[in-house]
Amino acid sequence: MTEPRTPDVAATRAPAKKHARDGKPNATIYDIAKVAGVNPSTVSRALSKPGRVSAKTQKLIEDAAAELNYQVNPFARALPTGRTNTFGLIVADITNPTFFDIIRGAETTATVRDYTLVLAESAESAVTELTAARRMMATVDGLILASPRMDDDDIRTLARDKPVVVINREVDGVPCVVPDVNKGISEAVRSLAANGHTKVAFVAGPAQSWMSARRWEGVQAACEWSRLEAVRLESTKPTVDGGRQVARDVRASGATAVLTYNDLLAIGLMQELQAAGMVVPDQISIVGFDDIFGADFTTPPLTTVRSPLGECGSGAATLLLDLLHGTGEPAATLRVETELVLRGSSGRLLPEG
Amino acid sequence: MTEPRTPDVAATRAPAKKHARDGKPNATIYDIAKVAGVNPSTVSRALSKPGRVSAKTQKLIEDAAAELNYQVNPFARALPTGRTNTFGLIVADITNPTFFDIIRGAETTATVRDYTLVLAESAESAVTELTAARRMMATVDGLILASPRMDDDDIRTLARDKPVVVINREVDGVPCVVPDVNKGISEAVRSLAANGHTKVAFVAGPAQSWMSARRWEGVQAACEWSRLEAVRLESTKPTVDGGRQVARDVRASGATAVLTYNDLLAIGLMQELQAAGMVVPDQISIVGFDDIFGADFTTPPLTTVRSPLGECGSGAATLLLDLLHGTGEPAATLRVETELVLRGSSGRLLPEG
DNA sequence: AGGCTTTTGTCAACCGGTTGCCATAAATTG
DNA sequence: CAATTTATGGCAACCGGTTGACAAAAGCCT
Repeated sequence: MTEPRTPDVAATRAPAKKHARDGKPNATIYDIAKVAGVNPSTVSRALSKPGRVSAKTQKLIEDAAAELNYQVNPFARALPTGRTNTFGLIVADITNPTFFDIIRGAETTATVRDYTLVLAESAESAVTELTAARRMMATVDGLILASPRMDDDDIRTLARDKPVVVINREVDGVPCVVPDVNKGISEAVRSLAANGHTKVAFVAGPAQSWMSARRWEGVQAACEWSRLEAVRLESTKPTVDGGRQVARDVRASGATAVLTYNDLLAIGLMQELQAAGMVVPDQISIVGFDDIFGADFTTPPLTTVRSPLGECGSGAATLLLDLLHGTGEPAATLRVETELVLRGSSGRLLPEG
Repeated sequence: MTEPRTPDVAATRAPAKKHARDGKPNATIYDIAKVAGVNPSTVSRALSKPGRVSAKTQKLIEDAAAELNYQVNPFARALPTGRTNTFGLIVADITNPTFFDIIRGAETTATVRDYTLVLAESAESAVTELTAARRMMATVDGLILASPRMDDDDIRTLARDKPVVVINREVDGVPCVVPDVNKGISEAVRSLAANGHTKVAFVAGPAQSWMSARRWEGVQAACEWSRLEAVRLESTKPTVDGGRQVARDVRASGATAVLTYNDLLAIGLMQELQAAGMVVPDQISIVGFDDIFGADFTTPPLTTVRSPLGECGSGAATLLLDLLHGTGEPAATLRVETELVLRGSSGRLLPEG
């Protein structure tokens, strides 16, 4: 080594910035340029515009970069370009297991494509959600909204600024990933019909939930097809507790089989019915939706219409990344299949004993 | 030709940067300066250095900012300062419910303090974890490692660069948040002793798990104090499946009460034992750790030693934020209490029938 | 009033990449 | 071999804030 980087001034300067607490400052393209004997702009091109510089210089620069252990400064890059290699995911409730797999799916896909996932929670509030979304917009390249609570119009407004993908809801003009409930529901209802049930109750979710409406429609249609009677009951909230509270109405309805908006409701409902002495599935069949973590912890384990949540998350991420790099695709809705997961909470109705 | 660059071209400019797709470009401090009739640097100070400018100018600038709907550009700020108002959280497994509440706790605290949470998963691998951590280091102000798998030394190395807080493990010289297992464990063991149990098995977690070691120590100590016999069994992995697999060993051990490294093991174990015809808790008592989501879905619901996971998450975030702003605090370990949550899976041992 | 300290605002140099424009060198063509 | 096109590298402006140095203005004191 002929010269030790920078004379003796080097020892004095460097207040304490990029190299947070100790260590040497991170290498910059200027350092590389010096080592490789070229202009910084050439370094920039070599590192980000493939083919723009000659193979010889390319190699020279890459070697220097490797030697200096160079890493781009994401902020410096983001400033002029606006690109951040980051995208946001907003979920209604981090502790709702429905979102676990969505988060994981999105995170995994992001990491593979060299993106970073930024997470925010809306606490089930439309305004919090919009605030979080707005704040994120400034720092991400795109946004995924999982089961958003805000208005269609707000979503479209956001989508005009940066690519947005919606999960579990369909919004005109915005790319969406939605489970197609029909297959799973018809399997479920056919199974119930085959087991001798004639009256089915559906416990609905939140009034503003797009998904709840779809599921109710699906249940109605499938029941009609199988010539079963379908009744709709309302729940107070889509949680275990809400499930407990709706148990009274379920018994009063006279239905022998229940489908609930989601698994949490089903679990709460089953707990309450069992506590009241009813036997599942001998006296009543219970079917949930989603197949969340823990759905098989119950006794009997919960029959449920599974949505491939992980797939939704990774599908949304893929859609988003394609949108970001892609050729300005048509932004179609991505539909993923649902299927019945038959476990112990549904089955043949036993004659009154 | 004084300046060739951009005369009237200006009208044409604005390719499509900061104002991503449409709309007006975001306001900058230069715009504010123009409106308020001051220098941009004054604007900068007014907006970030309280007290540095006169009340009069302050108001002038704030009004202009409000009028223009100004929002700082995080990248422009990060570039010279290195501060990003962001911190990272790395968890071993996003779908492991243990982390759900940790994530939520951290996210909530972050949002309240006006920070953004960036999430990454290590897929239970020490190298993936270190890679993720390194990558994050460049873009965050600090890092939280939840149940990290990497070496103490790697953690300390990271901690030399930027503030790092560790959850669920103690690392010398690094601030940590750990549940203090003793209270919960002694409650659990006392309860078992009171119910006539004399031999207790502990199903251990991963060999490298710091927490597993602490829990085994706690169980040993508590059993000694209550004059119970304690045996240790190994599990293949800390999941429901691992719990099923260890059931054989549990039966062979002759213990009438089992504590498992975590709730997932307990749930799997209970499922397997029940499938083999054993009655819980009449023939065997089962106690888990953590009180994860779903621990009360089982029949009987799981007795468990609860760790306040949400508190761990928010505590770690608070510690980190204090570290970032604070006066260079001593970085002590934060201990949070555990407690026994008595449910149905543990109780009095029935005499053999 | 003159001298001295304290406020307050301005100037200009950064932070570290990106990119349009231009000049030169190299390659292609007539 | 001159003329023209193309490949390549350099120059310098720019993204939008931050901050040290400094000067003008204002306040304070005797």
